[in-house]
Amino acid sequence: MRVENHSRAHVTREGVRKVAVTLFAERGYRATSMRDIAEALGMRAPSLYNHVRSKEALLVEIMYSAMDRALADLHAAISSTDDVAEQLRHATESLVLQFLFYPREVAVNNNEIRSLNEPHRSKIIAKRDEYGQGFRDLIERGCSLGLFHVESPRLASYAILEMGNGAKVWFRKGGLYSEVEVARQYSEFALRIVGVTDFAKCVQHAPIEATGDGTRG
Amino acid sequence: MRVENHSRAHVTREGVRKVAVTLFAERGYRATSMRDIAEALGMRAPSLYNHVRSKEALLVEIMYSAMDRALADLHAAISSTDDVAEQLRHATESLVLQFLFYPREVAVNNNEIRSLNEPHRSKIIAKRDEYGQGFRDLIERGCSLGLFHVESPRLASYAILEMGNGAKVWFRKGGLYSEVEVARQYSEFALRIVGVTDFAKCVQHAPIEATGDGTRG
DNA sequence: CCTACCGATCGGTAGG
DNA sequence: CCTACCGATCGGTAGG
Repeated sequence: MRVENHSRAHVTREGVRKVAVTLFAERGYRATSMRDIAEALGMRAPSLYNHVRSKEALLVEIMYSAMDRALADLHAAISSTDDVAEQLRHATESLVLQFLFYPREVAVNNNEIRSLNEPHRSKIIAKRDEYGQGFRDLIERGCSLGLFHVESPRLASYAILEMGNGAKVWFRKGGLYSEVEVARQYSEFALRIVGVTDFAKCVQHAPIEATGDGTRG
Repeated sequence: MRVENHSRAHVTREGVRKVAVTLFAERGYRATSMRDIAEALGMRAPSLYNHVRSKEALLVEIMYSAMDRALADLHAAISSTDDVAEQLRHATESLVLQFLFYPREVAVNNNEIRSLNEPHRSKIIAKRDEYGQGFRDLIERGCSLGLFHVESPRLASYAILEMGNGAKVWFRKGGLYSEVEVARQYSEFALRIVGVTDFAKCVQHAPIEATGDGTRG
């Protein structure tokens, strides 16, 4: 990464973080040196320490803020309705949109937990577990209401959580589908995984074109 | 990682690779030094070079062999039947079992592609793309036969591919489900994602206990 | 299989 | 914001 246009006064704590998350995501935390970050900002490595305390502090800040945003968005999605199927739909859309709108932050959070030292490592893991538990609770409630049908809600929750990563790998800005459309399709997959299908379509069991929109709930 | 029992004569090329894949998976390639690998084998770093050419050669060997095994297993799974739904089921089981039986090899393949130099990097990416294309071809065929119902086969294939990673994150040896049982449940998820559902169950639309086995095809 | 050692690079500090 | 520099660690080699 190279930032072309920067005058010295414009380098801020947030600017350093932005460059850092990009390089951490592209090359990995260990493979990114403070000199790399400085170079991308057009300065020398020691100058970075006017903005950040340490390399690890940069990583910690990136991971906490991304995780807290994901959790807040998830809780907002679940609170938006009382229908458990709609809650799962909104939760999955929120999940996928984290991947699509903040791919670098999510990549760092997924790959660099092992680069953290305690106590941050445990705290980030706790937040990640809380995120997953939100999905598991939804699925268990849907099952107990007789609306969802899965053998193991826990297993289904992990399937849905990891499925979101596929969206990131696949997504290309300006491609066939927008972020919101991809999120919608993945939320349809999530509902299918827990056994919620379009009843009418299931009964008639008619072929539907792969390129059509007949799969929408 | 520490290997407790090793006499010098027992250290082989394969022994070095086995230790390396474990440490690469646990800590990452960059965070693992040749001294770490040597220590786990009870020797000094320079002695490793009697068994391997370089650190990167170790990584390359690990990634090629894991990728080739996954591809061979996938093709065997697809060749085992002519029914496209059964092909997808077997392919997904094969995918999940890679994660469950070779979690370290899969982790290294997923995380360390960026640690490779050319031309190996491009070759591994080509193999990974071939693997994904196998799933996409299956789904496209199922759709054109009117058996599968998805808006975008490509998007569905990525959802299924990434879903497999959830199995690895979740799976604990000796837990509630065996590897084969987890693979079976994930293959059921894959069929649901592409719109293949148990017709009778869908019609009656009856609640089914989450802990039951009513979701089996 | 070992010790001794190479040049390169790392995160970070001193001092201005 | 910079230059100069620190001790630590890296992959790998020499030589036995």
